[in-house]
Amino acid sequence: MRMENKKVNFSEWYNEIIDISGLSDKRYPVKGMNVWMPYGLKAMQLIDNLTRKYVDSMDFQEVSFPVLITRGQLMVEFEHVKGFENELFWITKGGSDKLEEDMAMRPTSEAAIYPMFSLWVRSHTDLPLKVYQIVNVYRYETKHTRSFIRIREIHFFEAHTAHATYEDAERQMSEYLSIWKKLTDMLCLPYLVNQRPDWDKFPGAKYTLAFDTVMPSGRSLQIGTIHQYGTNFSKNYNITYALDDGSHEYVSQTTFGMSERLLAAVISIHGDDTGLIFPPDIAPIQIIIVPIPSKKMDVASYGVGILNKLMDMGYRVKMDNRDAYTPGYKYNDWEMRGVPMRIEIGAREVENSHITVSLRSESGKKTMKYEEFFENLSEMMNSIKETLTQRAASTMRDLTVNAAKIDDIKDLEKIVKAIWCGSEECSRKIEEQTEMACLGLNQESTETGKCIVCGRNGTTGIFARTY
RNA sequence: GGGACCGUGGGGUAGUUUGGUAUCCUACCAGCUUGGGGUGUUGGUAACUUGAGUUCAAAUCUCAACGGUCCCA
Repeated sequence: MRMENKKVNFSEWYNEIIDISGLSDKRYPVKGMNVWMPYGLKAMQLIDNLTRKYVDSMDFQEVSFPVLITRGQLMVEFEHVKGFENELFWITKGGSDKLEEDMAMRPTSEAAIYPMFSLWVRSHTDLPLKVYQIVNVYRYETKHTRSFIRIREIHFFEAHTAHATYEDAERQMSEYLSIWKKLTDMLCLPYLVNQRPDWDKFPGAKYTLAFDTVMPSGRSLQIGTIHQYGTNFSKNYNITYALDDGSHEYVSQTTFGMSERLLAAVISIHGDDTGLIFPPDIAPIQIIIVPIPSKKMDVASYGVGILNKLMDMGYRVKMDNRDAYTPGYKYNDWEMRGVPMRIEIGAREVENSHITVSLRSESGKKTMKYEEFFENLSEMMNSIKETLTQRAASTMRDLTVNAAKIDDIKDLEKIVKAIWCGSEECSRKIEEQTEMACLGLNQESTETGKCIVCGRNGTTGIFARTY
């Protein structure tokens, strides 16, 4: 099969690779609701499991809340409701009877979780309360949907915390940053941390930090967000704890959200003209063994020996025994599906106790002794990770420019760093003239200077066309 | 929020202008063959998005719905 060129036509490449590699089937007849195919679901679950591992180690507990939210529950926090009112799916009937109170499919779970938080939190000993869930949320998107990027049924990770003090909630924000770093290290993804401008923060939040990455098209993709709520929600949902003197204090709250956009970023950023490239830690199949049939040697049992040994070591490994395909076809097939390591074994390997290895992250193959392969295995896996991380970082650098004036960035398909005073007025001017959106103030730069629009003092703002 | 284009076997397509017979590639199934970078061969299965309208007759013309793709705010 022929791949579309990734750099020349990213959109077509993206649609095609998701289809032919068997990640997701978008032919399901509801707009924006796609079928997770086994290979794609496995990759997503591996990402979820990494997430679970990291949040569990920080004393989070997994919960699962109902999908429906009553109108009453939802209407409690004004800003929050307003932010989502145009993208809610409503349940209005049970059987043929109209419901007494309409119920919404959760677009996110604040309104589901916080009435329960209000019951659960009694005293400071209940705090901090740290829970998360990995569930589907629903948003009635009217714009054009895109696999894993803009969909109506979202595979969502959401963490929710409640703290006795604002300072403790701020410490939670730092903890999120360290969890985020661990996770993206595994996915080999580069990102920027940007504080969203006030007019674009999460509805109801005090402030929002977003993790933005860059797609090959030069457009940015938000792949995670953490929010400081302060007491905005606890005041409305009445989440309080008792002090020594019998009075009550509102809790401070935070959240952390991610979705299958992480998978979208992995697909897009690491993939090449041959197909997908999965980082080893989330590859549904980490090692594929391709036997080359021989009449002289017993290739099969040599292969099974290697297969079993690798499985015992804990690798996700598979031997491709499909009879109808030639080895050459299989090489191309598994490369397209992004398997990070391939082993070829034929008569030559069996005869000399060799193994021929090829890494998806680089071209060519190497033949080595059986023992040598197992000695070097984990190092080779690490080198794949290393290569992907460096390549992705370098691509992001290429797709980022520093701009000194607006004229420099018109019609540019890149992420723009520019000194910005922080005002909505100036960001509007940039947005109008460049078709870019303001992603906010970059948290990693310390540079200061004069705003490229008005000349007042400013710091580094990020602007980009977004997905 | 506004606009454009598209919908034919599982995937990609020809046919639509000028209404009447649905083309090819790929995939799939059953053989045989082959096997160190997308084997060859024989046979087979399989399609006009849905609804309404015009007509003797609709994949083709009209309208709507649903779905997809792109562009602009």
